[in-house]
Amino acid sequence: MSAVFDALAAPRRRDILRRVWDREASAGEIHRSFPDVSFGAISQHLGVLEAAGLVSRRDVGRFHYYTARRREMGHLGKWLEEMWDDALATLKFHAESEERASRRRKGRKP
Amino acid sequence: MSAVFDALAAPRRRDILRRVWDREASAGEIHRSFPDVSFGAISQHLGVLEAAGLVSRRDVGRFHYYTARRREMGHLGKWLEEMWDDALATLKFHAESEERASRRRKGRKP
DNA sequence: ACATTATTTTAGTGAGTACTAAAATGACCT
DNA sequence: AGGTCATTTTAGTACTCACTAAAATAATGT
Repeated sequence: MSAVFDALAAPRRRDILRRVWDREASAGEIHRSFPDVSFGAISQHLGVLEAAGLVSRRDVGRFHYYTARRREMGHLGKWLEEMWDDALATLKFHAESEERASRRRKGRKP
Repeated sequence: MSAVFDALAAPRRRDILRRVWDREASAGEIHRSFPDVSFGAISQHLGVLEAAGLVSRRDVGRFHYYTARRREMGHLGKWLEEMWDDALATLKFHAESEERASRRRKGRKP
């Protein structure tokens, strides 16, 4: 019940959840997306996410493919998407205003 | 940004948030709802919730009234309500089935 | 059977945090 | 000013948990 909150509490797990949001990926592929953390840690995080019901697993041979269970998340999923979109928009805004500032710097007369 | 997740990570803070979900309450009143925890802890939790933007504060004299900022929570608010309703439904179900079991126990012949 | 690849599990460590008790702040009253 | 009431803040402690490194499990290939 509160396993979902616990699962979402760790930033790294939210990053992983986002990584498998619209395409499934094997544990190894996911690990390659986070080169700064060990494979073991990724596997543990995936276990927590799965136990919380936030991702599902599909085994093919020795590969374990994970994907977000968006359907069953309902409002939670919407909220996460909202946050991620907002974060992107914020980044975009900062990048653009930085670009504008850069153009101003280049364009000014000395 | 992830302050919201951090705030929601602690079960006690979720309980407090729920306590001020549809009626505001002073820090003292809230504390009285959780007799097993110190006043200081409650105050700290309220600070975290407020910093995360999940509750707002209205000061009247020496009283600080807190209330959930449901409007600005959007999907997050919906999800929380969903969870709480589900939890209630589950409790209700268990209570009822326990009552049924109790009736069965009373009704059986020895 | 053995080696290789993909993943999980275990044991141990360091950092973050929920908590308590006590001190500090702030508002009201006489 | 001094005194109480409501709340916040501080200092210290115990516990949880994200992480690493290494060992264990599992599936495939030779």
